[in-house]
Parts: sequence; structure tokens; C-alpha cells
Amino acid sequence: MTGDRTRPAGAGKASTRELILDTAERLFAEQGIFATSNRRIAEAAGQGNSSVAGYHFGSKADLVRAITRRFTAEVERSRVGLLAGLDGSAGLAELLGCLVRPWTDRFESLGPHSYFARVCAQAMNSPALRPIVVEEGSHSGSLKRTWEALGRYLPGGADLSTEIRRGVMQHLIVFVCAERESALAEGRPTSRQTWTDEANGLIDALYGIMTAPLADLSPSPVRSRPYGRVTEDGAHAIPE
Amino acid sequence: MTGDRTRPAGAGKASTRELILDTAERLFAEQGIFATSNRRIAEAAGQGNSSVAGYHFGSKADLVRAITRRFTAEVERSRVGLLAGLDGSAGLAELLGCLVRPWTDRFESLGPHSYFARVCAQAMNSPALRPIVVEEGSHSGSLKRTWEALGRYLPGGADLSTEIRRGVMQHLIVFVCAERESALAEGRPTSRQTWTDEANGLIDALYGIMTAPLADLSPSPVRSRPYGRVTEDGAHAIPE
DNA sequence: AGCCAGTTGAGTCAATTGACTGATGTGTGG
DNA sequence: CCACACATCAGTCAATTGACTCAACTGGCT
Repeated sequence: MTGDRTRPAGAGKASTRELILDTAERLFAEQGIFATSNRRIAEAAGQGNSSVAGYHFGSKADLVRAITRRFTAEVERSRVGLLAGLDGSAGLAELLGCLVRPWTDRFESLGPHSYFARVCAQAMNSPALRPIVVEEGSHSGSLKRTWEALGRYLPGGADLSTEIRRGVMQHLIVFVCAERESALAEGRPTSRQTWTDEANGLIDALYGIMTAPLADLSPSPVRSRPYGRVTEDGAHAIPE
Repeated sequence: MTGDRTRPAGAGKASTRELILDTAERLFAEQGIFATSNRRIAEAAGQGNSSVAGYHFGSKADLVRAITRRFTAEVERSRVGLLAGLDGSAGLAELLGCLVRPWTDRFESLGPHSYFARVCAQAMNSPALRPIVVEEGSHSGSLKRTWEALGRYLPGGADLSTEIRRGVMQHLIVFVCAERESALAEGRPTSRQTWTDEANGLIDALYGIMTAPLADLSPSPVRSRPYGRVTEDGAHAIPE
């Protein structure tokens, strides 16, 4: 987490850099980011220099940044394509799809050897690493445009709670992907058959969050809020 | 993460143990679990023995377990009380409140010096630590009863996707609490005024997830799913 | 008072880690 | 063909860490 030793992108052959990124990403996902030392990365990558990772990327934070950037770049391409296929009257589900499917599609194309979701989930919850993933994500123009379009669906417009809602939704996407990724890696059963099914389920959940009735923030009584009641057969009814 | 050096609970005066737990919890939240060594914990707690934490709790995993157990016990008491106040016809919002409010109430009572939400968020996303928090959480009888009651609201009954949905919702609670906790600690503005407001917003989101229309899992076309459409004024309409 | 199990203080130790150094390898442009 | 810049290798170094030892202390009990 010290200096910036990152080499300019075009320098030298990129294969070793990619190999380091692949190896680090895998070890980070499997054993944890902070439980993985530069040495182990170098050994697992079959490199003699015990600190190749440091040589190419600098600190561990910079390594996480590079891993994040690589994934984000891929996802950005995909999202730009999705957005291009949407006209102005795109529905909420389509817009949420622009949030979700670039991720799930990427993981699907990576097959059983995807790791980034778990890495991202860790980084997002680490005090030292979260600023990095947040910053890297903020560079995405397509993401910004998607959220602007989604803003039309949010009752309160662009207030502070919208910012939090956005954080919640992004967190949800990462968590669900990480969960499936982990299950696939360990051979555990998955709740849905395919990544596409998972994306649909995720969009359902996000749809629910977006359209949930907003409680007025007045200091109302804690219990018994004006939601639906249980009916005899156990079904529920959405008010209004 | 090696042997189990944990002492029987009743032995000796408990003040040092509590002091270690408090200190470790704070450092874990502020600097990250894996960035915090036993030595730093001992120093910050003003203890001469550089490995008091190891002496009292064993490995770092065991320390996280003890921190989790302490919080969970407190929350359990609170949830039992909430459940006792509910009759058989409790609505969805009330049941979700039994999930959310024990946490938010606890954080409110801790004031600006709460740390567990951030610790829990980290642990849940760490490969080495997640089994621990999951296991500790599984001991809660009141939580189990709440989920059984919530099961009546889930369309599919108790299938595998329900398990995931549950994971999503619990993850959401932890994340939102961690977000507010972090904001309070750093003096950043919070999206909601009080922990109670935060709980209401959280229940809104969970309500949305629970009642979101479930997409059939058939291999339908990826885009254009049967959700609401945009109207001229930008509002949205929930189908049916 | 005197014992004693458990706790705390103070320090050691091997292992690991990130950062560093210098020699050697390599491939690309001139 | 040959510099030259970059990449890789092999090894060193101080700092940190978890685990450990042993002495000193504490409070409860007889």
C-alpha cells in the first residue's frame, strides 16, 4: 500500500502481467485477499521472483485495482452494447438488466473459472480496499447513464437515500454473483440453473427494491405500518 | 487459526476479556480484520502481554467467533421480545421488523461507538471467516422461528432459491447497517435521520424483495420481460 | 496468613512478509 | 548486428507476526 510502481500499460509482453492477475484473482477468491501474500502469488504463478506482483503492480491495493479495472473494462463493453439496443421507452426491467447482465454474462463466459465476484465482495467490505473498487467503478460512463435512466423510476428523485439505494443494489448484485460463483467453484448446488436465470432472479429482487412503497420518514410508531395483511390462504396483498 | 485455546467462560474476572473484545471489534471495523494483529489489539487495549488475545480466545477466527457470539446473544434477547409481542396474524412488515429491528435497536443503544456491523460485513465476505458467522447465526432459535413465519409469504415455499433469498436479505441488513455505522463513525452524512428510520427503509427494501413478481425460470428471451412499462410522465406501473 | 489456579507482564524465537539489490535473460528498434 | 530498455531470477534485509516461555501478580478459599 505504499508507492505506485505500476508500469505503463503497453510496456513489454503482457503475458506475465496477465498470468499474475489471473493467479492473484484466483488466490484472492479462494483464500482471501489479505491471507494471500505476494510470495504465494509468485509461487503459484511459477515465477522465480518472489515479488513479481509487487514489481508489476506495486502494493496489494494496486493489484486489486488492476484486477478490478480489467473486469470493469470487459463489463463496460458489454453494457455499452446493451444500452445501445434500448430505445428511450425502455422499461425498468430492461434498465436493471443493464446493471445485472454485463456481470452475469461475463461470469457465464468465464465458465467455472471465474473469481472476480468473490474478490469484489471482499474488497467492497474492506475498509482499505473499498475506496479502490468504488473509484474504479465510478469511471464507467455506461453505468452512469444507466443510473440516470433508473433515476426516473425512483420516487424521491436524486436525494441522498437514492445514493444509498444504489449502494444497496450494487452490493446485492455482487453478493449474489459471489454466492453462485462460490457454489460453482466448490461443486455445491446452485439455486438457479444458469447465470441467465440468476440474472432474472436478481432483476426481480432489484425490481422489488425499486418499486417498494416508501415509508414516510416521520417518527411514526415502530410496529404496525401500513403494509399488506395476511389473507386466509397465506397470500399477501400489495396495498394500492 | 490453529488450536483452540479458549478458556471456559466462567474463569477469572471477565473485564479483560470484554476489554479485548471491545478493542478488537473496534480495530477490526476501522482497519480491517486481517490488517489487525494480536499485537496491535494488545497495545491498543493497554495490555503488556502481546498476545492476550491469543491467550483468551485462541486464533483470530475464534476471536471473531467470540465477537459475533456476544452481539448475537444481545440481538437474540431483543428478537425474542419482539416475537412475543406478535400474534398469529402478524403482517409481513412486522415479521421483517423482527429481522431488522434487533440489529438497528442494538446499534442505536450503542450510540456512535458501534462496530459490529462493519466487522460482520467483512467476515461474511471472507472465505475463512464466513463459516463462523454463519454457524453462530444458526444457533438463534428466534431467527429460525422468524424465518419459518416468513416462509408463508414466499411463493415457492421452502425451496433452494428461498435459501438464497434469505442469504440476500440477511446480507442486505448487514450491509445497510455497516454503511450507516461507517458514516456515523466518520462523521459523514447519513441517508436517514435515525436508526429507526434506517430500519423502516430496510424493511421497505426487504418487503420489495419478498413481494417482487417471480420470473418463471423457463429459458425465456433475455430482454423484454413482462414487467411494467414507462408511462409518458416517467412513472412506472406494477403489472396486475 | 498461606496456598493456588488463573491471569498478566516481559521477553524470546522461528517463520513469514514486503521491499530491495544486483546479475542475467530477452526481444525490439535502430 | 547490437544497444538498450524492460523482464525475470536469485538472494538479502529489516520488520512484523503468532506462538511460546517463565516470572510476577491477583483474588478467592481454607
